Amino acid sequence: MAPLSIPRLVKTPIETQAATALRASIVAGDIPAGQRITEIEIAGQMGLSRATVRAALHQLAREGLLTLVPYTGWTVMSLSAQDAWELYTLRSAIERLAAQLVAAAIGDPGKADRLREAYERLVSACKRGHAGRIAEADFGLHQAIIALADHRRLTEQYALLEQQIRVYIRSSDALLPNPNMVIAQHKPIVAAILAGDAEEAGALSEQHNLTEGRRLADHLRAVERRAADAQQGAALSQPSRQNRRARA
Amino acid sequence: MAPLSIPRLVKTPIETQAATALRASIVAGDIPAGQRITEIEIAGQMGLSRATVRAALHQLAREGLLTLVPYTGWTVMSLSAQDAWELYTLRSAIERLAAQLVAAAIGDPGKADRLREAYERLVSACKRGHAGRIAEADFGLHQAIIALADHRRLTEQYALLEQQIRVYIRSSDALLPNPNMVIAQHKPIVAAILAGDAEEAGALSEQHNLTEGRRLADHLRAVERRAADAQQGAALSQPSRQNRRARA
DNA sequence: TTATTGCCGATTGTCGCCAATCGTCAATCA
DNA sequence: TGATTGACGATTGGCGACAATCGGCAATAA
Repeated sequence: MAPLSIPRLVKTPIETQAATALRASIVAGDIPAGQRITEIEIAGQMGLSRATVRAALHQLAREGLLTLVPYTGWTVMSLSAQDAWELYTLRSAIERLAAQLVAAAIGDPGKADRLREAYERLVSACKRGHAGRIAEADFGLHQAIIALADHRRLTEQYALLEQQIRVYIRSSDALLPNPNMVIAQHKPIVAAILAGDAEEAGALSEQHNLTEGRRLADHLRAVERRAADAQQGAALSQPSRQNRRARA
Repeated sequence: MAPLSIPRLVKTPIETQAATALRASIVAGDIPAGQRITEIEIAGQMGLSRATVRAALHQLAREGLLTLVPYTGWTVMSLSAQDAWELYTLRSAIERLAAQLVAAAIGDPGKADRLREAYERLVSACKRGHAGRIAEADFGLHQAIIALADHRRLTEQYALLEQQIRVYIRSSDALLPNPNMVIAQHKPIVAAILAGDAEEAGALSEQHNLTEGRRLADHLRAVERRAADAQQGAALSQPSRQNRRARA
């Protein structure tokens, strides 16, 4: 039979859809880091049974976005400086591999174009100067390199890290990007990949992530220290009390 | 109160225990790759409800050990040459990072000793010559390096990869290790880490995994080709039929 | 007054039931 | 005879109910 233009519709289980929706809420910051959530509450809001929501929550826990304390509750993960260090060192190692792979296979039809496109988007975003757009195009370029590596497990692993990094950036009010610096940092990486120089591409990519990560981790460490000092001062007068039931 | 010698017993949900048991069965090869399994069957064998088993199966699916076809069934993953390539390239990138981190922090108390211990175990296993023991000690050394990196996410990620690699090796009847070669490959890595040379340790570790991975992937590719040829010959006379209901 | 113990609400853990969907095979019709 | 369609068994998808466990509070006793 001739292939009519009937779309092949995807059959996504509700529990997967629930996981996707929750993930989006967390990554977007709608559900703040550290927030305590309950299965019943989510089930009620989404119009699903607890068991279904539960499966979705477990999935997000596996992705590192939630933590579950048995018989007690779920909590949206909140990231420490140590977490930031872990995220960026891992990301650096993975992107190094991706950059090497892409550089080695840059001859494949279309690959060079796709990479150039992503880079152009970043450049134009930087010229406009809108911080949010720049960050998004930045993520986009990195993601393009990952996708071009044609490596399923690497792609999945990277997606997990990226989610957590987004949460981290959102929750820590991270430093704004300097447009010119962003371009300067990414340009040589893209150039090395396009030139097919795997060694150089990998090294540059690794270095980029490590410096960026260190910068953010230092920032967060400073924030943590300030918070700890403030807490210490208030600790004697104000008894600590668990922050339960905070959502409307 | 004085800390009496009452053990702090762990409260593990049954679903986690079920996942652990199933994982062990799969990694050990008791449930062969490609095997089709059903929730009802597992639930019956373990004396649990389907919902509980289901949660465990989903966990293993997230770990990459099972695949779920909606409304149809669960299948133990079976690895292709492409999978082997993915596993070893990723492992190489992650172990490189781990080796660098450990080398940079080899001064921490106890670290050098723990590394030396793992290495000694590998050496003595090689001298005995028992293939299974050598492979186990090999995994043990790599695992020790990972653990010494003090990097939670790296450790978790590595555990996932190692599981899959074990399944792969088990299912592909991989080539036996040559005792002398095993020692020769690992000795310089350990030496570089102990010397605190992060750069060298990382490079050696990476190289070790890449060569090992290429060797195994090539082997598997050859097996695949043979299997494809054999299938082609039999395809005309023997109509393909799905292999359902195979367990006793 | 103060430390201990028992109680209670809240939340997750587990279970059995019914619905939705898949692959297969037989019944049907040109 | 051959292709299409309907029906059937098997399996996962989703749900509500009950059990286990947790944290905190109040009753109790020294």
